[in-house]
Amino acid sequence: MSSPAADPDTDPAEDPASTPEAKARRPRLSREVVLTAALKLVDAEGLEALSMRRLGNELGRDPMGLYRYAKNRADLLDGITEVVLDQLVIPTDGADWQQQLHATAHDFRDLALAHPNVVPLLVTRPLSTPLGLRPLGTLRPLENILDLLIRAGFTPEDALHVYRAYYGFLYGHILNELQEFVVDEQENECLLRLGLHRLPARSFPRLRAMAPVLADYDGAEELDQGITILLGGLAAQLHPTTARTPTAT
Amino acid sequence: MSSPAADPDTDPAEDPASTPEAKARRPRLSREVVLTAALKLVDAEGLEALSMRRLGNELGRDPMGLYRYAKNRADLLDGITEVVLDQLVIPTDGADWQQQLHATAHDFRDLALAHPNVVPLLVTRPLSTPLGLRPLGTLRPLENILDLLIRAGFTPEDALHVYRAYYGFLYGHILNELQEFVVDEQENECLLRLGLHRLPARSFPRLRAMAPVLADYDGAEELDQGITILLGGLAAQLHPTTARTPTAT
DNA sequence: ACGCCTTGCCTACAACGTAGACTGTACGTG
DNA sequence: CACGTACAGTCTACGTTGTAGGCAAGGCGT
Repeated sequence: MSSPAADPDTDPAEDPASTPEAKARRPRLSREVVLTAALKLVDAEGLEALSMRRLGNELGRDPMGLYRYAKNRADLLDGITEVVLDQLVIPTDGADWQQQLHATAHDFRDLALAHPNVVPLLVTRPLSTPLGLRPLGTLRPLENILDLLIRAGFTPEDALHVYRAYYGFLYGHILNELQEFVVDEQENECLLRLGLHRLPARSFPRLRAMAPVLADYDGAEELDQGITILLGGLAAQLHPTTARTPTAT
Repeated sequence: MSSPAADPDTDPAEDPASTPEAKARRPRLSREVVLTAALKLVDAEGLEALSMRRLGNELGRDPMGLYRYAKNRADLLDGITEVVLDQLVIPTDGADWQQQLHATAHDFRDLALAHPNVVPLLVTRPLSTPLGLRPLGTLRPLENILDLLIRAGFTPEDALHVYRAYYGFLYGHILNELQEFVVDEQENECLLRLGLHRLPARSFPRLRAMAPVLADYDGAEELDQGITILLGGLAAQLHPTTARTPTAT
C-alpha cells in the first residue's frame, strides 16, 4: 500500500492542489494509480462517494485529468472491478479440481468481504456489457476455471456447465451473506439488531422466530457445504474422465 | 424510428401538462401508479433513464409531485423491487417441497427475464439496508420459503440453511444467465456475436474455443439441474423429518 | 532552433436530486 | 353560507454531477 499522496487521510478537501508544495509531491498519474485510488475511496466511503470530482480531489488533481486514464465513469467502474478481480488467483496446475475450486471460492469470498462496496459492481457491471467486450481482467477467472476443469477431464461443454453452476452459486452466496450482514455490532438484542422488531409479528412469524439463528452466520462454512454438494453432484452426473471424486475422507 | 406521439399515454413529453385537456385525462396519482410507471420506464429504457424529472414527465406531472409517493429516489427504487417481487407467488400449501422450490425458481427466472433491467436492483438494493428494515414485499419470499421448508419437516435452522443455499444459487444463476445474454440476435457468426473475436487468442484459448457452446444456453434446464443437485444434497444431509424425496409419487 | 505531442487545468453546460415556499381544490364545521 | 384545515400539485432555486472543448506547459525528435 503506497502512501505517496501523504493524505491527511481522506481529508485533503481543504487544500485542493492549490499549494505548489502539494503539487510537487504528488506522484505521476497512471491508470493504475487512478484505479487504486478509486478503489480506496469506494472501500472507505462507498460507491456513492465516488465521483470524478471527488476522486480528482483525492489525488490532488483536476477532475478532468482523470479522463486520460478512464474515458468514462463507467470505464472507471469497470477498471475497479478489474483491479479487484486481478487479486483473485486461480490455480492452473493439475491438482484436485474440487479442492482447488473450494480454495478459490474462499479466496473470492475473502476478496468480497474485503471490498464489500465493490460487490455491487462485480455483479452489475457485466450485465451491461456483452461477454466478449468486457475488460480482460474480468474474463480471466472464467478462462482459468474452464482450463482447470478441462484439465481435470471434463469435456468443454461439461466444464462450462460446472463453471456456471459453481460461479453462480458463489456469486449468489456472496450476495446473500453480505445482505445479512449485521450493521451495528454491539447491539446484542437479536430482534433489534436485525431490525426485525419492525416486522408485523402476525405475517412474518417464521422470520421473527429466526432471529437468534440469523444472528450467527458462518459464511465460510455455509459456502463450503454448498460447494461440496454442488461439485459432488456435478461430478457424479458428468463423469470427468480423469479425476475422481475422493470418495471418503 | 417511431413517431413520438405514437402512444399518448407514454409520451406526453412534448406537452408537459400545459394543455388542460391532457391535465383532465391523466389519472389520479398514487404510489402504485407512480411505481408501475417507473417500472415501465425502467423496463423500456433501463435504469439510467429513470430520473425524477423524466418520470414526472412521463406521468405528465411536475417531478416534485413524486416526492409525495416516494420520499427518495432510493425509496422509489425500493418500491420498484417491491412491485416486481410482489409478482412472485410462493406456494404455502403442504405439497412436495422440492417440486415447489423448483416451480418458484422458474417463476423467479421468468420474472427476471421479463424485467432484466430490474435485476441489478433486486440484487443491489438489499445490500444497503439491514434485513429488518427492508420493504416488506422484499421479505415476503424469504418468509414464505422458510414457512414452506419448516412445514416440510426441516428444523428452523436447517430451513434457513436450505433457504440460503437455494436462494443464493437462484440469484447467482440469474446473474450468470443475464450476463451471457446475447445482444444482437441475428448475428450468427459465434465469435462475432459474443464479441469474443477481440480476445487475444493466446491467453484465452478455452474461452474462444467455447464460442459455439456458449451461444446456446438453455437457462431453464441449467437452473433446474443445479437446483436438483442442491436440494437433493441438502435433503440427504439434513433429513427433514416428514417429507421424503419422492422417488415417484 | 523549431514544432509536436503528451499531460494537465479550466471554463461551461445540461441534467440531476431535492429543499422550501406557493397555489388551488375538497371538505368538515360553524 | 363562510371559514379553516388538509392535502395534491406546481414553481423556483441550489448544489452537485458527468463530460465536451479549448488552452497552457513541459519533454523530445529533428
